[in-house]
Amino acid sequence: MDVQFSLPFTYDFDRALDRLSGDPVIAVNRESRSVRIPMKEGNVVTLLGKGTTCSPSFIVENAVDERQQEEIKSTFHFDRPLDGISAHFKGTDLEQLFREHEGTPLIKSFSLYGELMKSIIHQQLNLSFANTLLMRFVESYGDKIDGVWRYPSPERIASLDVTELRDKQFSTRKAEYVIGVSQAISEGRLDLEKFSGMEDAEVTAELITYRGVGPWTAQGFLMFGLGRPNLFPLADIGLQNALKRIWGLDRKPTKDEILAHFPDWSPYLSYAALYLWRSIE
DNA sequence: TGCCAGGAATTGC
DNA sequence: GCAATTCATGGC
Repeated sequence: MDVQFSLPFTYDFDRALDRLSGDPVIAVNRESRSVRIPMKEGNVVTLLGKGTTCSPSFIVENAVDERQQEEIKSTFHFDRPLDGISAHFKGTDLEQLFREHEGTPLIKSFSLYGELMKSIIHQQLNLSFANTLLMRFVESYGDKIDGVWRYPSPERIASLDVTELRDKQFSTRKAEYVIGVSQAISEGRLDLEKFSGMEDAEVTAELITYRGVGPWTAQGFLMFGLGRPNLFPLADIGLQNALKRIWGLDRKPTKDEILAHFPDWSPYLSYAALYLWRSIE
């Protein structure tokens, strides 16, 4: 079933696609302004952008039911306006940043497990190499259905030996992290789905008990996996560099210098982080 | 070539 | 408890 709808607020779909294009796993087509989304139920939904930033409209193709359509709307931030968030930053030091990236949504990843694996794989690696490793991970153990890659099952990764991932240029530690977390999920000790009903702090507290998952990874999971609006990974080198540039410093800002701005930016820290990342990409 | 990268675990005091 | 160190590998 296909459905067409429009949004009553500013939404820049081209910028959304821009960011999605940075993820090698996601099937973005810039020419047709579309993205193909592998759904948990096995089908692939196509989302097409039709309108303009000021008058955005979309077509959702091939959703199996209304619930899937609603999930797409939630995933792509169609269910809540961006204007109020942008307005919140008027008068702050990030006002100009929010003007430059007006209408850029915080899009949730299509798979909670995939987001966690991606986050671990990206730890402490330059984006270029991290994306190479990520794509190698997906192409080796995931499935390509209707031309769209989907992340492997936790069970598949849980069964791997460290040496297999080492052969694909994972470090020993990174291989241990990825396999260990996958084992926890496949054995039922770790349930990612239940986190959607929990507070940020509770989710973080539980996630960081797993080896290889620290604060940065937990915060990324909350932000991009669950779409939570108020996280800012202090440990992130990219954010530190972005703030260094915006604030005109000759060094990276300290943790306390960043923390001092949290009262101004809350409760939308995630959007500040997202736009700061965009500013250096 | 050496430092760095959208960190985390481990060690040392 | 907190900081310094180690881990690993490609990118630039």
